[in-house]
Amino acid sequence: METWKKFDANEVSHSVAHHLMAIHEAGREYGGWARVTDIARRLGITRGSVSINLRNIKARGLADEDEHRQVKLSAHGLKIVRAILGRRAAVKAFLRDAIRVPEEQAEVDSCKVEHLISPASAGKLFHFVKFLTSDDPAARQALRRFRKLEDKCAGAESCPICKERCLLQELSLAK
Amino acid sequence: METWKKFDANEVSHSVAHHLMAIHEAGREYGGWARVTDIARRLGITRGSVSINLRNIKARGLADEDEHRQVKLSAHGLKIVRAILGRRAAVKAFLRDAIRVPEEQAEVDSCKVEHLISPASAGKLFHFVKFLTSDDPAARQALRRFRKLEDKCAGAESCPICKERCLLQELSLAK
DNA sequence: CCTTTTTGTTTGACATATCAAACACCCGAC
DNA sequence: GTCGGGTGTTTGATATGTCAAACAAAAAGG
Repeated sequence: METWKKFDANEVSHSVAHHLMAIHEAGREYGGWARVTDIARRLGITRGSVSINLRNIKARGLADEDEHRQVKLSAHGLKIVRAILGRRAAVKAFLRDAIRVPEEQAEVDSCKVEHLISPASAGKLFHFVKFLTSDDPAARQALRRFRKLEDKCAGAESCPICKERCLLQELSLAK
Repeated sequence: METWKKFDANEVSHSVAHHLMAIHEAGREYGGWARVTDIARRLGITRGSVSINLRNIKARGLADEDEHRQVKLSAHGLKIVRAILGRRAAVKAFLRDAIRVPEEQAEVDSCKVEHLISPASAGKLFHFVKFLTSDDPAARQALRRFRKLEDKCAGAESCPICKERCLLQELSLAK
């Protein structure tokens, strides 16, 4: 009933998550310190926006600033970034390597979802992908079989997975 | 580089999506028509918020209103709702039935993600879950094996899936 | 019919996140 | 030194989505 409200109940918003990741990336190139300009350039937004957002981020203890206006992730901020990167990798690997969603789409989808999925789901997914793409005979066999069956699905007419009518197209808006 | 900005580039926002679904649900009980109060009650927000949001939703042609202030989904609105419900079902089924994420968590996660994942990913996922939970011998075998291996994972010490050190805990913030 | 309750809208406020543009500051070139 | 460009902040605007509270209108009850 109120499940839908949890959409915004995350430790960080999408925007904040990417600010943190931009600081992390910029920092790797410049000895752990990033400037407002670096973050803005990486995110493709204005310096003004970054300036305002950093106020919030610093106030929440996710990043610190030294006397020369250089920004650095706090321990907590770094932990968040690592968790998000891990979740994104798990989702992307599943989409791309297990169920063969095109690379580009896997990139976009995993980016949308990375900060939203729970550690529980991400963890299970992580293990599952690792297993499915390993050299375990059962995994290889199942994956091979899935690909073969899916290749045979010719839309609504006949689909060996859906048995009779394939309901796949209802998931899109393509009419 | 600008992938992260696509987070908001969806046909409908999370809020709008759930307004449409609330209209859909309320409508099923009252002959296809919903009132502001019904929607507000279902979403757990005030009538005022719903009133404002409906202005936007009606202007975008996702719902219509008759002379008695009764609200109904447009054909387009209904199509969006069906697509989202389908995607949610696919994600939830995968989380719950394939990789055994606890029911409640699967519910929350699928709700967060339902309007964000692409039709491409949802479609692949749909087929994959259907295959994996079918009575196909290869699928059953793989799933059984995965569960067995995962049961043996005792955290960081020894994990038959990760081979040496299990990196699973990095996905959480639990530390 | 008149009163009371329910219903829908409006208003003013807040929070997040973005922009453009104006400003202030610092640093380096000359 | 001083002047110009790069840098960071601030301001005013927009957009979405939420609230409480005041208000108006319609429905229900008597």
